[in-house]
Amino acid sequence: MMNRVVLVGRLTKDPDLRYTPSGVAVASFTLAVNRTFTNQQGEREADFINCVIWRKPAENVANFLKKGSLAGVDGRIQTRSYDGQDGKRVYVTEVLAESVQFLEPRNSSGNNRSDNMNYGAPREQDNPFGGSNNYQNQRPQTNRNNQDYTRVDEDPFANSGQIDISDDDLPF
Amino acid sequence: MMNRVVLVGRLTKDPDLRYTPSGVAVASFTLAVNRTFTNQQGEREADFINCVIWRKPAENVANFLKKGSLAGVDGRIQTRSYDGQDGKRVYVTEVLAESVQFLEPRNSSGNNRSDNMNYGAPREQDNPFGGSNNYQNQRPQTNRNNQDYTRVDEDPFANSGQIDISDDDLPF
Amino acid sequence: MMNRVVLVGRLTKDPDLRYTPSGVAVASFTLAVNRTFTNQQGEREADFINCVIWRKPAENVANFLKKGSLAGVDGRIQTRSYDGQDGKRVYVTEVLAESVQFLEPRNSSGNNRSDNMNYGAPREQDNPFGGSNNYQNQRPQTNRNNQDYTRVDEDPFANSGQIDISDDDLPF
Amino acid sequence: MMNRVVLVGRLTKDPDLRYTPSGVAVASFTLAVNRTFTNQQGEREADFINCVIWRKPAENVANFLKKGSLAGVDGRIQTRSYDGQDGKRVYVTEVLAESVQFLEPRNSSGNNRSDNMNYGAPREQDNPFGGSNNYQNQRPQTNRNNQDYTRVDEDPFANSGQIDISDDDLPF
DNA sequence: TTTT
DNA sequence: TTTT
Repeated sequence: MMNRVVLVGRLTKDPDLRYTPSGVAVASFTLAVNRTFTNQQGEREADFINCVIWRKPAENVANFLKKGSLAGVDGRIQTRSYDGQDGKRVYVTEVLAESVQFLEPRNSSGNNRSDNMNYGAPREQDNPFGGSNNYQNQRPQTNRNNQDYTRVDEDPFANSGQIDISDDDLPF
Repeated sequence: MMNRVVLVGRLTKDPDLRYTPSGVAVASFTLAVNRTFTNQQGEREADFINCVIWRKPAENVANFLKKGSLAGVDGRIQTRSYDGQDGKRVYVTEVLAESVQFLEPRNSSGNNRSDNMNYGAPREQDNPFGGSNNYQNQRPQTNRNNQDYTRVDEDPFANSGQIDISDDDLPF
Repeated sequence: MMNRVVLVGRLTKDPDLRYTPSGVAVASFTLAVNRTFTNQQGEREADFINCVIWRKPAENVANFLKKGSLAGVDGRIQTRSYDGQDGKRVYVTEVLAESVQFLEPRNSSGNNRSDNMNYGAPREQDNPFGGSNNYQNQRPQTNRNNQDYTRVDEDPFANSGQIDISDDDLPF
Repeated sequence: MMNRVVLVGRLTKDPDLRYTPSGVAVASFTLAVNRTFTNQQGEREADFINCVIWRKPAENVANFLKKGSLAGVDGRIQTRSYDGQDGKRVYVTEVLAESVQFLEPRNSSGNNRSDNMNYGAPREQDNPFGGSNNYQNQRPQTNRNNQDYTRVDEDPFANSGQIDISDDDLPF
């Protein structure tokens, strides 16, 4: 009925970009969000929050954010489950990002483009059914590290504990 | 750096109230938040989001909310980990509620008191060090179902998969 | 760069539905949001927050909410200005609702349809350019009070202090 | 009942720090929050959102933020009214910040201290009744521009259109 | 399994 | 009355 999350933190690693069998892009990344208070031992801790973003913004995230980047996320909490390798059900709570905001100053790391662009915003590209956007088998033009992105039928999310990603996981 | 969550949904069960060894109250509950869109099969799904709240508001939650209650939560996402019974580390993502809003109409279920009271708000009772409030070993005056609340040294969170709760888990 | 608002409160009046010259629906309403704390005199006060919503959700709001309805709003803060009748510029801060959640129990007032429907959600109807939706000159099928809705060239927002509304006010 | 705002944007001017007659600090500032979409003319616009923060965090804001600083605000919307100089009531909608996050990189402007400190967080200093904090007549130790801060009985908010600020305006 |  |  209402479900809203806003985060600002730093990526713990480079984002991970995958494609579903039908060619839809998904990026996943973890945000380290430092707490504003200290624990009983006087240490400042952080929450490590897993985030997922789909379609064009996923490719923007993969192209413009990297380990250590300061980013803002606006989205919602999503829970899902899948069968773990040991046979029992694994429950996941993560943030489905609807937009990701790049908060690094423009000249901070050199390989980033314009400042403060919002990666989920233009409503029509965000819309799965809108316009003429077809992400099927599409490859990003710009690619930070030139790797060949894994397609999901070639074992996506292998190292993130999720065995299989399908088009059924699409948020809308 | 920034971490904010707002949810409105219904409790999937009665809230679960525990006490730490030093007597601090903790309530946990799960909110079912219906999605506003349907999946590929045209079904409306829900996210099941685990929430935790501490101190006096925890007791209010235990006393005034029950399975099916419509409630709003304002808080933040918290991640933590503990050693599972099988020896490997379990990672948990949940919402630390800072305030819980009761959204049921006053006359809906009969045993609820005033409408729309906010359970975390009065800052001074919320403050662990503030004023003369001492929740240590305190028992709620009103008690919906008159059970004798488990103290944590008597196996708290036993059925929720967490073996041990300590005062170190206090959010501030 | 980031701008997110979540509110739950009650409508102070029936919502006000207008149409731009090109036929786009706009509803405006005020939410009374009770504060969770009391002032120096021990009184509980409220904030009265003006909200605006466009297109199909505007018509849903007009059809399903009325004075006193409990509603949730997810949106963003918008500022705008116009020339007042006394010649000087008037500055307005209001909430642009992206979705409105009806939180009244289903049987509470009789003339409401299903419970907890979300009025802004289905992304494709929300999209101004999406699909085959054309709201131009469209009239709501269901109409709570059967009035003939004012079109904006017939002096819309006359009683709300804004002299003129145009298609330029569309949020996207 | 629920009222939550999260913003990230840039200060349009240096923050304005005042004191109530009883010595409580208040800072006000405007955040320019760029929209993520463009208007009909293809221009990217911004919302200019007035924010207010009280007590110790107000002094931190005054000391560490200035025109152009990137900042995050977590708070709520507040409405209030006062009698304008022309005799008629003026209605104000603004954001009451509960915490302000400094998002500028540490070495960006030279005169800022540590990175990403949160200015409203430590709950006990935030609490008006908590601990031994007494802001009465207190002057900030660090002062960016060494001006002598106006006290409110010496015409505070004179240039912001509000004639008088009193301790009754304290949010809690 | 974590970021500055 | 607006910021990068």
